[in-house]
Amino acid sequence: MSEPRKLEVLRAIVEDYVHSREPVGSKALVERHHLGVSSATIRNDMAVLEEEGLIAAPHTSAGRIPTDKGYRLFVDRISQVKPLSAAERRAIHSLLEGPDDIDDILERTVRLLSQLTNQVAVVQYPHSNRALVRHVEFVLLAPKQVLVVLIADTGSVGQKVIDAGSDVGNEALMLLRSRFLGSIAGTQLALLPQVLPSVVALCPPELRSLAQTLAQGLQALSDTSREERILMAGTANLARSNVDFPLSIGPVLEALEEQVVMLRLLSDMGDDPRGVTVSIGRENPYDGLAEASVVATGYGSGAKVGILGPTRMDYPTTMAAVRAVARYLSRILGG
Amino acid sequence: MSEPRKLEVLRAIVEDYVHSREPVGSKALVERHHLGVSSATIRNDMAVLEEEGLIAAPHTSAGRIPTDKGYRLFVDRISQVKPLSAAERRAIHSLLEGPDDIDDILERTVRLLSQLTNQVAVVQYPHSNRALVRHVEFVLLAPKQVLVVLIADTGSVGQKVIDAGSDVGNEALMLLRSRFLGSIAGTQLALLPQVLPSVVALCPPELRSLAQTLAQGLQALSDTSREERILMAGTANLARSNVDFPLSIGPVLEALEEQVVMLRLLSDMGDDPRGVTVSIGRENPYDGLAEASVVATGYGSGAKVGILGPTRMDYPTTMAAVRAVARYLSRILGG
DNA sequence: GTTAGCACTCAACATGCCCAAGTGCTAACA
DNA sequence: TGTTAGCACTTGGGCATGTTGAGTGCTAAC
Repeated sequence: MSEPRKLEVLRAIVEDYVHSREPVGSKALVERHHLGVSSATIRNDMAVLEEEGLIAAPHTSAGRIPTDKGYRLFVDRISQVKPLSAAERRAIHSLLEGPDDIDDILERTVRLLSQLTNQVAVVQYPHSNRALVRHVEFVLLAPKQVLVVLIADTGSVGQKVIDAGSDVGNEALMLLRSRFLGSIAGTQLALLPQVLPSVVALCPPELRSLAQTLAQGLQALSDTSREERILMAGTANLARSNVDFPLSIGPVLEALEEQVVMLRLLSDMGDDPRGVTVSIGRENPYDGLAEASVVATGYGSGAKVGILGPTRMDYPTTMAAVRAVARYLSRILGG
Repeated sequence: MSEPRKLEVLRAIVEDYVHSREPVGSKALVERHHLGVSSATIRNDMAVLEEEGLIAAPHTSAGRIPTDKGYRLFVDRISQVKPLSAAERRAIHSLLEGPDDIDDILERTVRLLSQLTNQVAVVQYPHSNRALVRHVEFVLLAPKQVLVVLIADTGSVGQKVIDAGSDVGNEALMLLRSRFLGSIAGTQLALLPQVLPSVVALCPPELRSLAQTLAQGLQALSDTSREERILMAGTANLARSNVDFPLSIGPVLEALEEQVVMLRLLSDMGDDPRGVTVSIGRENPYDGLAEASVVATGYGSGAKVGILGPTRMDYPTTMAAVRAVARYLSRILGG
């Protein structure tokens, strides 16, 4: 049998199965796709595909469904990115409008992406490695409680309440603020751990201990902004898309709730610079996602956006949406 | 038939049904609860209960299940709050430890509550009506972009990027900052809309326009902190608790994703000062929650904590957990 | 390499049957 | 008057059985 037709058959199977959610047989295949050969020939091809582990039959006399490996081949070699519709394009464009607040933008991004793809959308907060310290603020909340605020030039604001061991004077706090600010304004967040100790060392001895505590707070904040958070939307899509095909939704929800899991998942996916990366079924490092796929890509300076859905998803369209959204996101944040 | 026994029967039905998830019949009832009468008598009682709309039979020859109205009566008049186990008490206690950061606390609270109840836990950010302005910061991000930060004495930090029409000088910004700070420090957030215009009016004419823009930003922030957000955890419990009883989980997830819906839901629940409030099934204003109940109560200065789960839930235990968590939360935030 | 034909397999559906659980009612009882 | 025993009746669920149709794999011919 010819290699091109084999791939064509696999492609047809994947597309039909994604569409109908039912195992697809040889006869139906020749009817819906003009393959130019008879069902018997297709049957032979399918036998080969099955031997190669690209498709499988749920039971003896049913049609075939793609395996993880089959989807993989489909994604890697067969599928072509489907262009977005005008409406979708417009929807993404409108992301450009509105306030530049980063939380707002990300919020709207996940919503949009989940609507475009009908899947669960996930976005990682942008990396702030290159972010610079713009401002530092210490605010006395209670005699022994200080609110430490760290503002980066990206507009991201970190905050943390710290517990000074003993009473803190407002004047001392102001003094330390200007010291810190003077020393670290303009510094990269990532460099704070190296810079802060010397600032502390230069403080008057009686303030040394407080300065130390504050420095720890600041450092924790710079960690926090790097310890990326994620935002998601569209979990209801999970229930909808699985109404007649019970992917066990529980484990997936669990994974989604564990930010750590999602973060690892996203960052484990190599950042294919050409386009989006796809992780299919059991390729996922997390067991609960054995029947799910993740389609993601990087944006801005390396953070990820993507979606999570059942293995049986419309990859071309989904990949197109993810890629388009990521591009716009990069553009907005880059400007 | 005696009124007390009738209630006793209803109570037994509710408890058995919650436990077994199966319609409960007269015979099983007398076996598992020593009611002192025969099944025939129970049958008579059940007929009465059904007539009153407190229980219903899914089909002719099955046991009875409680109706929304039945649950309501159960909650209002029958159930007694179950004391928490030592382990649970300990778990809540450990909430007291750790950093005082409000985000952290709320985060841990929802997690704990969802674990205690095996339901979806929801917590509303504390009301900041009485919060006072502690600090104001304007940070120049780009020539025309200003980050406005508003810090309240509660430790809550609001931020927003605003777009000044034209280039902004850093000195002007600093000047305005001290003006604003001097005028509104210590003011209630809620009063900002009344105070801000006069501050703007007192600014030098050439800064008037910028001041106006900044004032709008501040005001929006004070609104934002009042426009309450919610935090939730345990959505995976939805899937788990409904594994054999398919409450359609989709609409519930949708409701949970719509913060607006959840906020309305929570605030619509009158704040019963004696304890927790329960909203059962179709009592909920949102259609998607027709098979769900919400158990919530206020904490601190009026914000809500609670859980959402299937109508068929263990109300006594759940109510106890919600109440206990709310109390501890009040204590932490109050201190 | 492709195709037609055919025997075979098996899930899904349908049918009929029985059983257990549960009800409602009636008549007797305390 | 409230409670109870007894009984006829209903009905969903389980089970065994039969039927159907989609789909396969194989073989022989083209």
